[in-house]
Amino acid sequence: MAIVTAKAGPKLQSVQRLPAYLGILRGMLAEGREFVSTSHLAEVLKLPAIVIRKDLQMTGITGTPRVGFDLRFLVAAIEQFLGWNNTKDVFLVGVRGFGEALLAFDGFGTAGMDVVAGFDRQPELFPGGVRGKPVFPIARLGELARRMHIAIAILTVPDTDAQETADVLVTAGIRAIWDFTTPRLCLPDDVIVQKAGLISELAVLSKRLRERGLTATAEEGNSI
Amino acid sequence: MAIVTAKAGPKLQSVQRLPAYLGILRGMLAEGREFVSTSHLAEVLKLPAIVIRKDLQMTGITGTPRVGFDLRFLVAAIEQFLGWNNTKDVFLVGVRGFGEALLAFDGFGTAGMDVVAGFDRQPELFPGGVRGKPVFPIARLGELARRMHIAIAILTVPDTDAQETADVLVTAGIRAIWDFTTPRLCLPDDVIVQKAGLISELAVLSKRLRERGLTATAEEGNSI
DNA sequence: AGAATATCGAGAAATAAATCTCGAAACCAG
DNA sequence: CTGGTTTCGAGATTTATTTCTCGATATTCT
Repeated sequence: MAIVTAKAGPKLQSVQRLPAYLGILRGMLAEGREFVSTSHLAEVLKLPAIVIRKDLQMTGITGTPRVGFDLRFLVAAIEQFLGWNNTKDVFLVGVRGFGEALLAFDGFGTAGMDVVAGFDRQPELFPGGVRGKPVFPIARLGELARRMHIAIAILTVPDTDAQETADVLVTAGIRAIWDFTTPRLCLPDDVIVQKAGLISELAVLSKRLRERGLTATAEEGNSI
Repeated sequence: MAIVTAKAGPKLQSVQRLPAYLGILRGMLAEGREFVSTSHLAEVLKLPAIVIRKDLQMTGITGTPRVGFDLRFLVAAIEQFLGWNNTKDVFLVGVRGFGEALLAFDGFGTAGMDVVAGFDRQPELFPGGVRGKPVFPIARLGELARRMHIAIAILTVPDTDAQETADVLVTAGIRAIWDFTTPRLCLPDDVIVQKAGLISELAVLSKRLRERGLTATAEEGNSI
């Protein structure tokens, strides 16, 4: 049985580092700076310069020796590479718990993403919306997605509803899902599913803690 | 200049997959199942069986041919490997916005983590606490961390306060930080800093979208 | 009891990623 | 105008990770 393992594009880690570069570079641009060298970036980011240079090569931009990169071009190149140059409206499905957390998150703007509406099984529980965003019943998702030309959804429903809701999203025309549920979704190959790694990150953190012997278990007598 | 690149332990990806296994396995255990084979897990998880077998080898557990793994031992082995077998109390610093929502997130329990208190620059804004958790001034963090034997903190303050707050955490005795801010923190080597990768994941998602030509930009006339 | 089959475990091969090395190009100083 | 210095860019090397192959072992069926 040949299970396709969702080939993880080229240089996953490099792509993941780009947003950090972008943040710094945007700041420099705002300060009126015009050029930046990878060696300078390396100091600010505390990363080896060679890593940064290789990462930037990926975006196709080219610098000039002894001068560095033109900041404006560099920022534009990264933004275009990531597709963060034009804003994408997205839906968020499941507004309780972690979904609400994401509605409150204001960091999507820098990534060219705007959460425009929430959806829930019981929208009547949120008559005034959540965090300033309107909440609709999931039944209306297809209609609204078509009308608003929305192709991306953030999935934050309980694990038990994950597959069922994902199916609804796909029939509603959603082409990419940022999935915060734990089960692995079964969807057509042409739908992009990006698993959120919050719990995975916790696993790495826990493991590193254990490796250093910092068990730090909750002990007796630790009442506030 | 030799910048240490925070060596990412052995088999990062394997560690990241373990929580998914654990979720499934716990469910099977609850259903009364006693044994499970990697081939069966592979079907459920839609992953190649060889991947799962190698990942499990990491935990040190051993299965028996033709039978599979003893579910109870397997779950226990993964939990111990990740350090999720005993609950760790943690603090959350910065209770507005995303921090507030994380306080409401109930998914930490499965990872052996319990957020017991919040801290904020202006705790007086939250007299009754937030989401059932008390909120203290950051000045009291050291005292409480000592008394409650707490070594882990979740950092969800605004980016501008990130470094300063992190320094406070370290002097307060915190040894591990799950960092949701964007700047790169400068801390002693013996403090574990785990960057939350929300934005990095968005980068990967955006990149995959762009590769498939799904620009899906916000177009005119998409009012709700 | 003996053959067939499913499954594990360990080492080897293949693949991908990170890092190093060196030649070339641009600025600066004299 | 020439030599020194900084920085880029491309290929090569090293390292890490994933995937494959094969022998061993326990169950099941005849």
